Amino acid sequence: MSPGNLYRYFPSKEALIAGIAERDRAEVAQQFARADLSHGLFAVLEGLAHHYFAERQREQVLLCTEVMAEARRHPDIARIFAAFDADVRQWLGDLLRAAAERGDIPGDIDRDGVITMLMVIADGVWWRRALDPDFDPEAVLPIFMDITRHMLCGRSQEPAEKQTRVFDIKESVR
Amino acid sequence: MSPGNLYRYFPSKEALIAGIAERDRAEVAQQFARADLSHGLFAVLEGLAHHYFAERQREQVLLCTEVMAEARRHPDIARIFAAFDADVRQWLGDLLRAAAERGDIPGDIDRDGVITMLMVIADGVWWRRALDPDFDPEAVLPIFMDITRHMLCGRSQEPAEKQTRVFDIKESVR
DNA sequence: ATTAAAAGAGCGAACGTTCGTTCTCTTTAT
DNA sequence: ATAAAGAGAACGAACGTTCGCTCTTTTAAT
Repeated sequence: MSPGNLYRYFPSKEALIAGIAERDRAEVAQQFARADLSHGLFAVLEGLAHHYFAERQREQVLLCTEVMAEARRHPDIARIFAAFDADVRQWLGDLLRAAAERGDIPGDIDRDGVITMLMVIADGVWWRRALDPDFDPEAVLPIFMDITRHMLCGRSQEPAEKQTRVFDIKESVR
Repeated sequence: MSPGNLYRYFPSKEALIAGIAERDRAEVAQQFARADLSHGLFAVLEGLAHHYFAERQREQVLLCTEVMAEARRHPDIARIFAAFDADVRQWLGDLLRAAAERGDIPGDIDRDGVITMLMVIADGVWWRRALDPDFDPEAVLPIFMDITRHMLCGRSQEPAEKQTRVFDIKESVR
């Protein structure tokens, strides 16, 4: 497809990117909608992680990073991105709530915090895939799942904040 | 400083970016060199995390993402970035090895895996800071430290890979 | 100490290239 | 034969880069 010919389908580059984002959003939405908790929350999370870390083609990852980079410059694209983000956050929230009802995870965890961290890790993996062709996403998957399990039902959740802060942070590095 | 005037100091935009990367690398190198393990590994890690997640100005984060985005296009810049990355990996490796000798963490953990995950998370946090002005890096710090502690001396390291893979991954999502 | 000359630093206009976009012409399918 | 789809040349804006000018600071000479 020649660059010029794209404009038969999209009025502008921005609209094209919006289209890509919209298509991706629909796909992700479907994937969340299809999520089947009958094998447990972690089966679902592992499936999602495997899909986005490993199955997605590098080409798609590059495309996504392109969009992210573009979002830095054009507020309109940033808005699309933010909306996508909010949706994923919502869907993850629903998923965790459903899993809590099933008893897969405790109901009193810091859901927002965990979701933020999951999304941070997802972003990080995508950028690493984009920048380092040798990066092996499969290799981090076990660690990712271990971390996820720990965040969601490990028992060292609450003490984390009060732990070993007996010194000034600056002290140890600066 | 006018755009044109920059060329009195750098022969090209690429060289300018290389300069920024080099300056940053030197700074990070110093910070690792200054690391004082006498308060324990986690004090050092928390200090580093706090510095890069929260103290660094947003402007710097934007600059860095700019470089990352540029690296996607120009192989020369990508090389600089990769070298930087390899250095950080090296320094983190040294740090963890030293900490293991002190007995802060076990010596038999998957150091490379943990380091990769730490860097993935750092990337993710930076991108989130860049794209979402409302993102609060301080909020994820406790979770980050909890995860880090878990990865480095939590005892659920090895079973992670063999755990609950009693079904086909696809099954639960597709 | 005062002034003249020189060097350095900064700005903004000008140039060439790249990139987003349009337009025209060709190809393909029905 | 007609209409949809694609390629690629052509235009304009934006960006990387260069250049000339001004202003400040330093150096040298009287």
